Amino acid sequence: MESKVNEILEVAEKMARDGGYNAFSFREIAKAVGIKSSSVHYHFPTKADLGAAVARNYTDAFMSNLGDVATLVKKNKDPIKVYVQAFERALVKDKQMCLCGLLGAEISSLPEGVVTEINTFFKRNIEWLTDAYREKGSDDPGARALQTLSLLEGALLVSMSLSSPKMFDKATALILE
Amino acid sequence: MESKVNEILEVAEKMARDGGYNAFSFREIAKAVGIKSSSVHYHFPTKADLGAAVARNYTDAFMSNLGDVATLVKKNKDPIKVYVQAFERALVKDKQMCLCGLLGAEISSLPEGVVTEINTFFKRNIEWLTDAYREKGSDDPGARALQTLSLLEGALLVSMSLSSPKMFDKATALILE
DNA sequence: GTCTATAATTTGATAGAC
DNA sequence: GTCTATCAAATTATAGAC
Repeated sequence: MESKVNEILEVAEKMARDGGYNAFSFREIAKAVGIKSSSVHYHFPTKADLGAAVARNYTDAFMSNLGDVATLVKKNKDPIKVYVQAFERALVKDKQMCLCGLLGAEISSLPEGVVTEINTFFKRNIEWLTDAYREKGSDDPGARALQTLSLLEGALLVSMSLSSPKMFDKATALILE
Repeated sequence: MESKVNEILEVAEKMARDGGYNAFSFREIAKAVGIKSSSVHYHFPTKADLGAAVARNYTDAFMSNLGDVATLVKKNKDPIKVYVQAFERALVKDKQMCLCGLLGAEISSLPEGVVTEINTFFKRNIEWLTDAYREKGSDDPGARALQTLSLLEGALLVSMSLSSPKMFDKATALILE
């Protein structure tokens, strides 16, 4: 069995990936993990604290799942292919948005601590992709990284909205050319 | 002076484009337009009604601002350039998300009537872009339309998140090649 | 169309016992 | 760490007067 903190983070992430920052509450989380809301407050004093922790947790898991660019290259795996598959998993397996994509869309209304974590997610992803494109010998790795990240976040958003996984493949096909 | 209904829709749209479906409330809207919340309910009985109306209003204004593909071509204007500029305006002038991009990210938690309107927004935009690319003689106009729409929604999301309008231009540069 | 008044529910948060 | 109890505020929504 996991620690209660991890259970809270997991449940909160699932709720947030459906409807954003206002889609998870102390009471709903507490009910889901079998404790009281005051106990959730014990672990995360304010909602901003909880929101920031959820985003940080998501980012760490996401990057750790990707693995290291250099390691992937050594194993003869295409990092870009691996990256696209990470987004495809959100759509097909989880059937949920990218947490930081959704919270990023709501950024103007979020507390400072959460904003910082969303920024970190995007910065780390742009770095990772820039490395990957540099490794491939691209002309402008930084620009390519931004294009790929944007296209994937957007394709996930559009295909989730229209409940059409096929659209995701169509929209992202040119990344894998 | 505008009608009260239009004032309500305008104010609600602005709020929703900052933080999504939960970022506007009957009371806040009422305060902003100088009436009471029960009067807002008179015009829009439920929040789902209001949300759907805001989305429909946004879509109509967005498409009407784009204009007709055939007309643009006749005026020697590149429809794709016009389309990119529509998204750039959201970022630079409004400094806000695309309403339907934001609500699309929250789609799993929204009431049915709102979902329908978000779907309409995306379908109409894909149609418009498909027309534009067909006019240009593209190989696969439908796929190109999806790519452009996704890239723009994603680029807007990412550059809003990182408060970096420059990233938007970098990410969307390849659309205009 | 707009108002007052109010109901029912949910929310984030705290005090204090165990 | 978790509980009970509670608070103040905000939310959607309705009834009925003007």
